[in-house]
Amino acid sequence: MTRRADLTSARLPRGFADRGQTELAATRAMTDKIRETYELWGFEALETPFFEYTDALGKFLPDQDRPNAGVFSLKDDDDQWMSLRYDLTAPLARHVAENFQKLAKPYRSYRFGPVFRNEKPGPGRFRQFLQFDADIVGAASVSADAEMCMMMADTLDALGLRGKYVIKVNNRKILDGVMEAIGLGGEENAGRRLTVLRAIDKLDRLGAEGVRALLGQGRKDDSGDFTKGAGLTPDSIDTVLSFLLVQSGALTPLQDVTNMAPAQRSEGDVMTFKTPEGSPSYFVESNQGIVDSLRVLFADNPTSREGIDELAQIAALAEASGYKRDRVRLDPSVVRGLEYYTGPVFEAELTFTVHDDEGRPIQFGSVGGGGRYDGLVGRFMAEDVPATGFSIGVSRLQAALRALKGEEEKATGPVVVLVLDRDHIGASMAQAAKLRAGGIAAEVYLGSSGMKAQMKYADRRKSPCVVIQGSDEREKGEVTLKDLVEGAKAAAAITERAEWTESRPAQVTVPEHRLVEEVKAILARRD
RNA sequence: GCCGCCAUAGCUCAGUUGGUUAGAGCGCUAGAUUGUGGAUCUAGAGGUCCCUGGUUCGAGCCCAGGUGGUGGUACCA
Repeated sequence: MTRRADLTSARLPRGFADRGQTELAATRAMTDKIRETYELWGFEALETPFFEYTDALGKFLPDQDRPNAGVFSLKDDDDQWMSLRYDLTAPLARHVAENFQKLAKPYRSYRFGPVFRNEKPGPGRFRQFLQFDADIVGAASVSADAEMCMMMADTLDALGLRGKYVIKVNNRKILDGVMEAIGLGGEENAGRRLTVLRAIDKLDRLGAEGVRALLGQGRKDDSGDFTKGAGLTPDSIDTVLSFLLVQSGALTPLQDVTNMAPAQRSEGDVMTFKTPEGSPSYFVESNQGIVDSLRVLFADNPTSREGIDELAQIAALAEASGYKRDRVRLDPSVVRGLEYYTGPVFEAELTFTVHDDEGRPIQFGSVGGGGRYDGLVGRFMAEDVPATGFSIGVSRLQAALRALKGEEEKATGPVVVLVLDRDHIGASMAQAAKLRAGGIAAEVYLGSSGMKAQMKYADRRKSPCVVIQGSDEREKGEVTLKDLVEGAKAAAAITERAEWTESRPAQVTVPEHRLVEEVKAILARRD
């Protein structure tokens, strides 16, 4: 024995988790359904390694001071930086560029696996987690984007979430145009545009007034921390907010907005556009209505107009295929992937609320998203390669499903063959072998404890049934089978010890040659 | 990264103004029960009171730093 002081502490690195039988089974059930859906849509499998050269991953170039900021990186023995992948899109771009000649384009592929992020873990947030992506590379048309949205909807339907999610769709070009219109165009304003996008991304959490503060001077949060704002003028803020609020119903009716020129507004006026109590808000209730109002508000700018047209096409294609607004919904407040998306962006949001152990509501929110990234493959090749795709956060979605459906029943364990007489363990092993030959999961008890402990063991293994053969049975060429599930039910009613020991509920003694079929009969009661 | 809160048995938690061998419930192991999961009763095992240093005659308790967790915030491909 190692001296106590010298023991190594058995501990998992922060932000990583072991996953047991129950969780793995749930993951498998989920990923089977996702894979099935993707394949129905004609996507083929691809696997790439966990490691890539750091420069291939894109954003995080090797930085001498902080090579591990955000990603896990290490130097190969030839001094090249390698990193653990932080998503599945960058490796796909690399694969496509590297094998461009061989692939049939448009290339429809999917991939599944763990990705790694070196950042602060939180509840439900790990440094290793699972993603399941699908992408179409080499199709520039918005019909590809529309397909991605519809397939995402199909996938969530297949997982039993129909009516409990919505795929929100937006187009980055509209916002780009809006920002051009308020004087944030051009390379020199890239930083401020990013600040605006970040502010917009917080609409859910902070509400319109929080976003207004972040678009203006800045905002002080509850912990006293100050976040510097984008420094927009009140007019510009109104313009941006009016864009975001198109979908929320806050801007109805349409005429009220269009009757007031932007120059007439003063700070705070956006909120005064709210619908008066009970007045109609017909146009936000449909995707077409959102397109219409976007056209009225923002079509002056050519970039915005292009984005609106694309958005309209996606909505029309989805609609024509039977995906109504309850599944695929236009929503100008979705930004996502601040840096690299170039056109349509989408986000799968769960719309239900569950409560945690302490009864507090949890909003799961986004469980996946994606969009068009026409620039990503182009980093590796002279020619531009259009691409669109999305990613499902499997770990997060699984947590949501668990919260929704409750803990999955632990899968049934094997039949346990008890060993009452260690000298005859060979007979026990032969019985287990027969069961396996009959297609029944079975194991021989290999510990050193007595019968009572063996029963307890079988119970914990969630064994459906135990095989008992002591000297009594052996002499008669018999085995006793105990149905543990029925037995537990019978036991619940018993309070007297004597009754407990004598009734021996839910067990039968049968000739040994009938072992397999009798066990099958017990198992059949489960199904 | 920044701000706050927390850390005692496998789990959930008590622990007095700083005072001798640190407790409970649940769980675990075993026995009562000659061959049966549950219930009941009995016994047992299980602790670096997160770590390091400081104050004190004396620290689970007070102080400082660290680590871990947690809540908010920032970042998020």
